[in-house]
Amino acid sequence: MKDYLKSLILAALEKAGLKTSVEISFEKPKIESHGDLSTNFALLAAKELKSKPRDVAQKVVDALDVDATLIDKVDVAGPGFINFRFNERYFLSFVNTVLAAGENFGRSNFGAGKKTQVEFVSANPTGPLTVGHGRNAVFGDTIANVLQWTGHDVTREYYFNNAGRQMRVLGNSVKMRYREILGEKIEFPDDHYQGEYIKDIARHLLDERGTSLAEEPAEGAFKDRAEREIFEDIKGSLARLGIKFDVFYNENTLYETGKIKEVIAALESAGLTYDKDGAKWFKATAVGGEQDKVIVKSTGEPTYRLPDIAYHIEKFRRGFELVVDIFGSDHIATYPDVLLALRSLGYDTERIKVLIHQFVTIFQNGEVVKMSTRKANFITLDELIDWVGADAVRFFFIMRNVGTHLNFDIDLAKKQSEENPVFYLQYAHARIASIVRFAEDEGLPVKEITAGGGGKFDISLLREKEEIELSKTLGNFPEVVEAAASTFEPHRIINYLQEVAEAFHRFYHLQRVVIPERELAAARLALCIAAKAVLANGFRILGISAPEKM
RNA sequence: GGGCACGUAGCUCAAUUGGAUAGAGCGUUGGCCUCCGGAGCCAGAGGUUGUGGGUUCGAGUCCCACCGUGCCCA
Repeated sequence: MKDYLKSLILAALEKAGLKTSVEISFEKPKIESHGDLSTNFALLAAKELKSKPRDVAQKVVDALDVDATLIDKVDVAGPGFINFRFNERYFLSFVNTVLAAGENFGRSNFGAGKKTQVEFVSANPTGPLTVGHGRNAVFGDTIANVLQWTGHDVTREYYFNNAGRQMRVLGNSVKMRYREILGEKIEFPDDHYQGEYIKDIARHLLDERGTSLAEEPAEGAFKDRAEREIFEDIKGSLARLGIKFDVFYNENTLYETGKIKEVIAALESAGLTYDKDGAKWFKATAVGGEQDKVIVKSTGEPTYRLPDIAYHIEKFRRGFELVVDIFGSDHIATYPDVLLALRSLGYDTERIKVLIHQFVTIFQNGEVVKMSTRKANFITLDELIDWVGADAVRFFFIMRNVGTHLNFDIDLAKKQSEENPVFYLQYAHARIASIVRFAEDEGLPVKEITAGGGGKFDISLLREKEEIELSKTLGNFPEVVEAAASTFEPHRIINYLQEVAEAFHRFYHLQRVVIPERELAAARLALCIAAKAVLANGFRILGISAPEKM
């Protein structure tokens, strides 16, 4: 439609003898009386054409040659907007489009098969996933879904590190609990992992291996067992939310295959390193950075930057054309160095999209719960799912823009689980399902319409305002999905589905579907089935269920 | 102290990337079930978009300063 209007306007400009370099774009006006699509190009071109915006707009409109079967009205409004109002038939045609595409309505080839990696969660296996990880997990998975729907070839990847100090402390924590169970009096250190899950792991070891491990090194059986068990736990939590990864990438690989050394060598040969105070530095200031950064400490241990750089080089080497990294705001300061190093080594960092989400603040009993994995003072993702259900967890985390600080009131979430916003959408779906069942009992051609229409209804019988509004809303779905993909903002889909549900409920209250007039009933049924399909497709992207009954 | 984000209705958040009269849910006030699901619908109240400047036809959105919150670094 936009392309069509653009060609109309270009033709009109030529006819009117006007020339402008302004790009013609359209948007949907917020206010209904302003039409269905609007362009502001006359406002932008006025200066160049040395005349008033309204005059430019009027000249173009006068020269416009519109197709009356598509467009009802064109007018100049406000400071110089040109507003187009479409024909009702155009809006109603969406019902056929939706039914024909069915489960695929909303998919597009926007991504053109681009090989894409979404890296998210990436929590080290030191403890169960917390509510904070939940936001990352749900957001990442939904981004991946949206990108798949828009034609990207997506790999979901989880990056983890099972070496290093954190993991040594983890192994030792388990060992101390193990010995404690054996009757030894243990002074458990403050900087060790305090959680109850550590004791569970120790008990499991005791059950399976007996008391023989008391003299084993913490980094052996204890660490291994802890890592394995915690990873299983993490995967289980993710599975409850419907999240599955294609690749788990171990940081160790980067050391074992010499990738870390290669990065150092590459930076050295680019003249971007120097030694100072026994450490090796990256000369970030030479390539536009604020200050130089240590990449290898005086102890010989690399800082986090080095493996991060190596990992991203690997991502490029593996052929990803788009790399999406999803981090919490605690990583906000670290990625610019990594991007800078990559750029200075000749990699195209435009392909890397770093998405930062703000933290989740948990309220319980009206107070902020400070969370720390080590102190075990946290609410796990599993607990949250137990309380409010997987659908509500996913919905809550996607509902709001990730840039905002998110307050999650546990008591409220529990209490409101019956009147949660997610139910409003699911209710609309279940309600349509119920109507469809009823219509089938009444002998209406449900199967044929669901299968794509098959000439079983005449959409032009729909004349009511609510019917046209609903159909119009349904037609917007593909561009909403595309917008969610191009901005990496899946919450747009929720806002949109809210509109669909609203439009449906309003239609439902004013127009009865299953009525004696079979022809009109069939047309309304088609509208309902199309609405159900759009809701279901939206739910699939969001990863929430589409209930037939509630 | 420095860096990065965020401040919108009582609360949780939107706002088509600079557009016309800032919108939803929860809560609140008042209506609506002889009929396909009332977990719904309709109407009302609720705002100086943290504050003050600037950019332009036009600012919640962009720039600067300040205040507040969060995260990171020292």
